[in-house]
Amino acid sequence: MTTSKKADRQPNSREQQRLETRRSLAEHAIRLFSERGYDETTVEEIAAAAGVSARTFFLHFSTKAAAAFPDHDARVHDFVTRLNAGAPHVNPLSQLRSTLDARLDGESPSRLVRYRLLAEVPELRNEDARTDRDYEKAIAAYLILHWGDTIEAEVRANAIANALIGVARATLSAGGIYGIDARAATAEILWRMFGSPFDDPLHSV
Amino acid sequence: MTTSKKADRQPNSREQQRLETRRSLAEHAIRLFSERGYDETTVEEIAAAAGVSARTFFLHFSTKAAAAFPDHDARVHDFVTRLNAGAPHVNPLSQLRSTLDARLDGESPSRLVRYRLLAEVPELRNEDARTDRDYEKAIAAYLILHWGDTIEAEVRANAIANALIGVARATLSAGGIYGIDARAATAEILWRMFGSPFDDPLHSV
DNA sequence: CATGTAGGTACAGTGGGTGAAGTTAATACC
DNA sequence: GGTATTAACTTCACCCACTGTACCTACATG
Repeated sequence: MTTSKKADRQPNSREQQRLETRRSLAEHAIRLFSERGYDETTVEEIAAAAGVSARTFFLHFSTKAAAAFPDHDARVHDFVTRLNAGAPHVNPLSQLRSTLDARLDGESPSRLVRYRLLAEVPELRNEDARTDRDYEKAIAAYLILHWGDTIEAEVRANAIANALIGVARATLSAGGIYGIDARAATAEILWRMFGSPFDDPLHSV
Repeated sequence: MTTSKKADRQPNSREQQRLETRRSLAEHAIRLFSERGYDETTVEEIAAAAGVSARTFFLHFSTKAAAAFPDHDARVHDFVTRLNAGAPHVNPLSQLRSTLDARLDGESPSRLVRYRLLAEVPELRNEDARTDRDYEKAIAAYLILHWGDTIEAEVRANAIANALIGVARATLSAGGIYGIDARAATAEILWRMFGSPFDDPLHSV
């Protein structure tokens, strides 16, 4: 077992080997979570399926739940990048809207399977609230950057960020369960909430 | 240690003794979390401080984090009761609004300390997303009850519930950190979002 | 080819959480 | 009042997520 997966000796760089191990761990983790349930799957089993030791699992993912979202960090980073790539003087909420729309448009069917898993396994939903909170922090930071770092702006930015992510989570989850178009549902619900009254939130109080 | 806290033999009913143990566990848990931090406090220490065994802790709270919110279940139940106590034909969103307003009005300063702890200890925030999800479920169920059990209503109800709780969480957390009036901030942000466009959400699409 | 180092392993430990069997004392019932 | 029941708690043994540490080994690179 120790050398089985290293037998396919290619001119792979070490980094590629590492990525392959990580990919394999995530793949088997998601498969096992789906097949037998989250609680019924141990990290030991995931690691064994991927042909590595249990300790190695935690060199790639900080928690058992994190293996279900292997590209989370990259996606958050990508989201932040797009958020800040807007034209300099565009309304921050408009920029936020178009970035979120683009993100929801790009959701592949294969990812919807992930959201279905998320919706159906409460352990995963509970344990990986961290996932959402990263987006909330990113959105709040973006808004504060544009609105100024006052207490009032901070409260408002956090409130909006939490509400946005809450709606997105609910509709993506529904997308996973019912196969409905998450983008359309989210867009409709979301932007009716965050319409005109919030275009200039700090001066219309 | 085994009989120390049973020495004060009163004509207490067993139930009162049980409640006293629970209260003591929660009190020491919150104190220890505040004093030395969440991760630096073990369940064993909490139990020892309350004069009971570690196993007993889990007869009262299902997780370590749950001890920080000892009255959570009662509060959710109370919330649901008030929600459904409205006049029969009142607009569900109006009822929701007044119930939430009342809840936020009733937040005592001592509870704000709790929210401060919540805001400052990410482990607690992450680990007890369950707290929020109970409210989300309650609100969504209430809206579905009034709107009908269609997929569309369900998606919409969940989205609104998540957004509401997101805003409430953000502002309560700000209330804990900055001591600002959570009710005022939440009310202002929240009800501008959920204003007129949502008064008749199922027929104005 | 020598050497540093990245990726992995083995091992031992901590701590949250559970199941099961036993103890004690309050209570219910006669 | 005496006996049976049972609720609250304890002890013990266990599982599993997660961590620290020391070690190994093969790739990389000068």
